[in-house]
Amino acid sequence: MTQLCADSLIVLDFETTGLSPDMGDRAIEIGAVRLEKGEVVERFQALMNPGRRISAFIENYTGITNQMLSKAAPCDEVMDEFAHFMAGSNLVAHNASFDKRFLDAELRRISRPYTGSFACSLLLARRLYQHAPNHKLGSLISYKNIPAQGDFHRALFDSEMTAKLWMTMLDDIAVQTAQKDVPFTLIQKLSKTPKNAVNKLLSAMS
DNA sequence: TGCCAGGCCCTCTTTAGGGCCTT
Repeated sequence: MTQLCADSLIVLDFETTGLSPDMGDRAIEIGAVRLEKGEVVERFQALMNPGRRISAFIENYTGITNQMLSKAAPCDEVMDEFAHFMAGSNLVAHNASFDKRFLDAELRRISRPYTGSFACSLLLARRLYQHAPNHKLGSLISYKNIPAQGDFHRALFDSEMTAKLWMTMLDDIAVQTAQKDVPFTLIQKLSKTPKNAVNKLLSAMS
């Protein structure tokens, strides 16, 4: 098992043709940032051509058009490049189970395994911010008053916003536990802790 | 032709059902 490291990780986001790679859906854009000690030190963004037209719903939802994708490199080429970018890193995404399914599916197509572990900002936010109106990415950004200028539902912007939310949550945990550095193992444990036991766990850490 | 997801989590639960979140 890879040891998650709070000092360096990749925050990523996919835009896709739909919800399920098992039903034939493909990635159409990937955005990612590399975080080191709380700072974005590297970015990755690429459209990718899934080899077929996308629906009007996805065009409207993402702002990514069939014309844009017609000029993009094929998925295999982009994902090979991204595999190099993320090699050996641990990963964070908002609703990670969704992005993990697409990452697994796209990397499987090009026979590129990865070794990092996934963490989920949605699961953590549900525990830390139980009074938020909801736990959609955009709502949490507003709830925490995080500055945001750009287009949600584009991969790089969403990954940047997820990274800011992630660091905000780490700061909040650090304050509650009086720890300067929050171990990733604690974040994993928090993400699996029943909501009504979260405060007790944080108090025990302080 | 029409339909198709999946993991997490709560509750009117666990031999289940439904809402939330992602595109």
